[in-house]
Amino acid sequence: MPVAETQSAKQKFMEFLAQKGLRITSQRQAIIDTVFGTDKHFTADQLLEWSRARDRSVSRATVYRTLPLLTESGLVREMDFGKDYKFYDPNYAEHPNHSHIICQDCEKIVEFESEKISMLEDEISHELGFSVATQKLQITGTCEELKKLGACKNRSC
Amino acid sequence: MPVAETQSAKQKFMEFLAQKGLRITSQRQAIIDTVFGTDKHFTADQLLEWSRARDRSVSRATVYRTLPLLTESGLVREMDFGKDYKFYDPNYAEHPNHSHIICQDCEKIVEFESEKISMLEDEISHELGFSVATQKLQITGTCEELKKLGACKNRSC
DNA sequence: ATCAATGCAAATAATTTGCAAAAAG
DNA sequence: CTTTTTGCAAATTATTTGCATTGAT
Repeated sequence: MPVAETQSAKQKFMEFLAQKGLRITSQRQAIIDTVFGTDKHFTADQLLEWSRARDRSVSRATVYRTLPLLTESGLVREMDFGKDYKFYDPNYAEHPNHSHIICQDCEKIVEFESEKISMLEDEISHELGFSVATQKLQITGTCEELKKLGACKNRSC
Repeated sequence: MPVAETQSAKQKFMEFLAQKGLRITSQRQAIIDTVFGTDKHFTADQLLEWSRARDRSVSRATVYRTLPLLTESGLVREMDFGKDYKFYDPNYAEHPNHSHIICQDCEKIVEFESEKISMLEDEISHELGFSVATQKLQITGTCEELKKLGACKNRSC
């Protein structure tokens, strides 16, 4: 996670807040630093825990109130991987069109980008009378290791 | 929704139940008839309502207990369209690789299939060391009508 | 008979919200 | 000062579950 890009996403979000007349409190700062200081997917619960490591005064309510702001800004996206809780992906600032491939065995998630798929999406959407705003592609699969060894070792997937 | 195919999905699910040693009760029958008698997406709540129209004795608990069986069979897929409740799509029996495009304005959902995208997904997944099990693609967009008229009339999207 | 399946009502758990106190500008 | 933001605890809501009873085979 290059520092320059990370800071830029953070900057963008702080501008987003400013534009809405919203304040940058110490709690929000801790949450923002956490979100844009990682490239990992996280849950609301994890975000609370990690933010609290920076600022003990962050509450669950504030996390849940900040999450919609993050998604509204477009810099973070809510993801459903079939669990009871939602995941949040902070990598949309740098890679707005990336997709996910999820290992059925170890549940590890790999991100990838495909220019070709994006173009096809544009093309098909246009044929259907739409212009694309966002795309979300999730592939579920098994890794080679799983097929060969009967279980994947959490290495390649 | 061609009757032959619809019945075949229903048959498949009843075989699935039989194979697991599960019984076909009147309540399950009503739910199954409902699910495979439509090509519309539905919520748990809608499924309850529609099933009750066929058999008044269907309870919410039975609907919630049957839904996992339907998804486990692969004939119905759970979908997250960003709402608080889940949607279920009964069209995976006939079109296992279809995708969705969602109008941001009227929220109507159009389904489409793309052989080209499927092939790219296979190709990329293989490069990453995976073989594809399932795929889920959601495109969010605005329809032409929306852009021209400022609002879409719920006709083309 | 036997064991799975049901309805009911209570439980669960993630997320949301009202409110009085605290902090930002 | 004024307005937003906070933490807390209570509320909300989709979904799940325990249990005594019913029904399929």
